[in-house]
Amino acid sequence: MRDYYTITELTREFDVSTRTIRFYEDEGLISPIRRGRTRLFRQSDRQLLKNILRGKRLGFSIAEIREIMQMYRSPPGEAGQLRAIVRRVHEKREQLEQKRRDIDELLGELDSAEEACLTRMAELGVAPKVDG
Amino acid sequence: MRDYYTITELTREFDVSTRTIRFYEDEGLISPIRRGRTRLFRQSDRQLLKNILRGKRLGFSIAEIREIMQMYRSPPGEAGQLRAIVRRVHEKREQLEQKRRDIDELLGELDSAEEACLTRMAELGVAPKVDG
DNA sequence: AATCATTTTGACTTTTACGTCAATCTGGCA
DNA sequence: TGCCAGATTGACGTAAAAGTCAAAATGATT
Repeated sequence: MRDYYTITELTREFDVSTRTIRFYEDEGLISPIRRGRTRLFRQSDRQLLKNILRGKRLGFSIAEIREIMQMYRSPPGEAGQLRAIVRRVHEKREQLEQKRRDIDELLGELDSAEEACLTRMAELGVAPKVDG
Repeated sequence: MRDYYTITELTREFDVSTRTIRFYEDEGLISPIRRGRTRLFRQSDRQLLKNILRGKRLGFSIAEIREIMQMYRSPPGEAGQLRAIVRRVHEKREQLEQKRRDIDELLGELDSAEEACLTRMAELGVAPKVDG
């Protein structure tokens, strides 16, 4: 476990550009500390970046990712706000469950597509690719 | 089962704009037939639209959606092309499985977030919301 | 201390996926 | 046949999410 990461270390680890990371900082999603001017990313910053990229893979916008990340923050003291968070958690959960259904459907169709290809290859007397 | 749908019927059913549907047509993802100038959408067109929107929900770009839809087409006759499709099916499958892991992780974190809220509410003596 | 590679900042540009608006064109019906 | 709601086309506009480039600052190294 390292203490700090430089920006380029993170760009290499996660295959994103420095511009992207700085953009997320501008958007308030990460707040690396500074030594002089240079950014130093702590474990927590690295983890946040990881979470952001996960959100991106799932097709969430920056605004949505920001909203999700706010749910993780330590719960506020006001009842209305707490209830609001719980409500948003439920909404996100539904969205995620929809996405999961979408994935399962799509996976099923990919299976069919592959099978059709393999069938066609068999008809042509073509050997299917073996890995290795 | 209807024979044809008008564009506005589809905009209502799927909550998208006519502009969006026309955009997908421009991109070659749908090809409704025409009566004069007006578009008529068959069941198959409606199904394609459904698939496109599913892809969007999963965060795929138009280009990716186009690629996915090409995998569904009736398999070509050339061995190299067949193998290429099979390869791309595998790639997509991996992406989808990654997304599924992402979803499961995120769902887990949402559970924690909700629990933290409920705990906090209990501390405050606030009644959790009951549906109904 | 000079140099060289990084980093930062700021500004401008680009791509994607549509939104918006105006003008034209129908198809159906009173 | 005249009208009108709905559809089409084309052009331009825009928000999001970065990409790109230049200039200045910094840090490490010889």
